[in-house]
Amino acid sequence: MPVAKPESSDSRVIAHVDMDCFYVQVEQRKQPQLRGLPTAVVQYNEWKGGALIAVSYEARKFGVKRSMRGAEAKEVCPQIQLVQVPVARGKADLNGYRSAGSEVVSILSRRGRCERASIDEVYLDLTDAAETMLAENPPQSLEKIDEEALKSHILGLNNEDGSDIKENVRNWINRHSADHRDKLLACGILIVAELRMQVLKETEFTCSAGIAHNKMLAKLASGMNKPSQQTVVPSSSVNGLLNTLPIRKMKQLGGKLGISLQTDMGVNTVGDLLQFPEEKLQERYGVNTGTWLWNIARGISGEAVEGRLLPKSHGSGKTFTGPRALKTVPAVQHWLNQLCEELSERLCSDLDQNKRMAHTLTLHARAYKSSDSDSQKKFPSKSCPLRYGTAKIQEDAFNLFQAGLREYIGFYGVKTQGNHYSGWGITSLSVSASKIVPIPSGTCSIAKYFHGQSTSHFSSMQPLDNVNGEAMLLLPPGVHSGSECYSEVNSPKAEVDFPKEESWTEDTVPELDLQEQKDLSSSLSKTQDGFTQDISPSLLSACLEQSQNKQESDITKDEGQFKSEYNKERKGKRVKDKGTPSILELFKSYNPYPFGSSFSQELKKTAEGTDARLTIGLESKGHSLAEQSEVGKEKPMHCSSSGYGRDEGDGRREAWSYSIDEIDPSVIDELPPEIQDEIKAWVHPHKWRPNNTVRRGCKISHYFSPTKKS
DNA sequence: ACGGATTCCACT
DNA sequence: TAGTGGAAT
Repeated sequence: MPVAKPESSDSRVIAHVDMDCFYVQVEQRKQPQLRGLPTAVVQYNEWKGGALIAVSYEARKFGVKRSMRGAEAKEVCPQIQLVQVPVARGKADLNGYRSAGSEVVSILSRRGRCERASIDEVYLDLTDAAETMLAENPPQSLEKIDEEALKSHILGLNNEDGSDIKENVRNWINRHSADHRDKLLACGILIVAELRMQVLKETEFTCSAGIAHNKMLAKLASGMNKPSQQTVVPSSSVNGLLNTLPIRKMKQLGGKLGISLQTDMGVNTVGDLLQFPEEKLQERYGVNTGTWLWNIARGISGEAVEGRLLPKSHGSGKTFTGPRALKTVPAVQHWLNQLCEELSERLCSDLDQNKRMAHTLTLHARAYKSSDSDSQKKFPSKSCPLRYGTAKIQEDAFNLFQAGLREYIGFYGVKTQGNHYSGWGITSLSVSASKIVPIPSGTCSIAKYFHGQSTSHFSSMQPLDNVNGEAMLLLPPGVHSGSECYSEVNSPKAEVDFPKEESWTEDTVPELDLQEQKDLSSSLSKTQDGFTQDISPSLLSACLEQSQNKQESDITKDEGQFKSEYNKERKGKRVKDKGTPSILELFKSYNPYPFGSSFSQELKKTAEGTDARLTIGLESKGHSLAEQSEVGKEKPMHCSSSGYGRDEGDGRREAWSYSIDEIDPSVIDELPPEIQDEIKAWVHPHKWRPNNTVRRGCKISHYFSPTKKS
């Protein structure tokens, strides 16, 4: 549900950039002879010519629409060029579009904070760039203004007949009488025009953009003049724009909420909302949504542009419509294997290119039950800790499926051991990987990473007898062997029967020293289902070695991808740990350290400088922390949300930053002073939060106050 | 018999 | 937490 983010006198410069019929452009770049022709991208050609998922503007002129079948498109536009989405493993393969999207993001992120909103859309916060330009190089001082900027559409700028539109635009941009906010937008126009030209030059893709004082308005504007144009919303034109705007056109109101607004409240345009007092809206839709509605009616939206260039999850799915529904367990297993293969491959690339690992595997399915009354019943989604390696993902996903299936058919159906039709059919399957966090580098993050993510590392950190035996077993195939990350295939195909519960619980738990078990078993890794995360440090090292070999030269480049990545804090939660193993021990155990140049140097420096103090006893530290935590619940969370932070604003480089509220204060206190300072500097001083969310402000200052932990 | 395939978010 | 539901492209 939408959530209000209050703002007051919002003088940000926000742009929303939207690629024009992106998939079509990607295909046209591959096949330049298609340029300028009516073209559509279609998937699954077998049935009625497949479904259209992207339509070029030339084709739209003929009335070709998305959600048409290929055959229909041919009827209204016989010349239309239909290009199929690439297929891999029997399913649509969108990787080409994903990487094309990344090309664009890497260009658009040059001038300010950039948020990848979807595969073909980004938001930019250009406030700083605009302020700088205004101070150093204001539009008025420019003798020449980009042709592209002059083609901008400025809402509310009346073009009298006979007047030269571009001249009007030029005048608006150069206007001396403009207030500060309009001048900022004028700078935004120039910056965005330049960015769009760079995108075109470097990728051959055109895009459209909206420029305004907040995300909502920028998004609205980007869609107003397409393709390959940009639209500006000066604040003086906001009311006029929203007054007559159909309510359903607003982002978030295209669904049930919008319908309810229309039918229950008689609200047909955003302007209609103005007559309702905030309390009334809250009454009807709850405080958050109510306030949000009240705000958007006035063009107010305080949502920040998150600095996030990479997706937060990866998924691979497929639907099996009608007669193609999957009716046997082996059929499901086959497709799950395909989906998991793709997912694993993408996780591997992500690890490789972005140094991130996912921590949760989720299976979604849709099913029907012909027999029973409650054929409406939803197939439950299930998740578990994600283990790297294709075979492991396949195995886990299959187990998740069977767990879901048992619930879905509700016992008794268990008789039909697998291959027989038992009245159910799977109409869609998907696997996804989420909770993707950067692989930590630097001091406490390492320790925290291991501590939070793995039980097995404790055993492998112990006397050597454990290391070889266990850690090797835990290595996903294809990882420790270096480069064959992608070659991993096939899970055992035999097990079609419902597995006995135990098969994926107890026996996957690595053995722990008794003392360690006592210390940790309650708090680490073991989930309700008895799943165990078995990423060991050796696994981590192996993965990194492998990726480093491949990507060594790319490390610095890749770091750029991480500006501000994962600076988003986890709401109101704070990590509680039971203790932090010595970083030095980790160092000793994993040598040579597999990180790339800058990391390891930083790390070594830190380690040397803090020799004694870094040896933090598990017990004592655990205690002091336990006492400290306000909430009694001893449930350490996974260490999540750390990231490279080359902060756009201050130009800091190659630093890993934790989300503020996840930094374990006692660990920070153990660090050398200069590191402490750096971490404190990572605290982003001001960030607007929704009025409903309890903020961390006081907590943080508490954490960083001079309280002594030891 | 759902336009798919994704991704993200908020709520519980 | 894990799981559900809604929304958007």
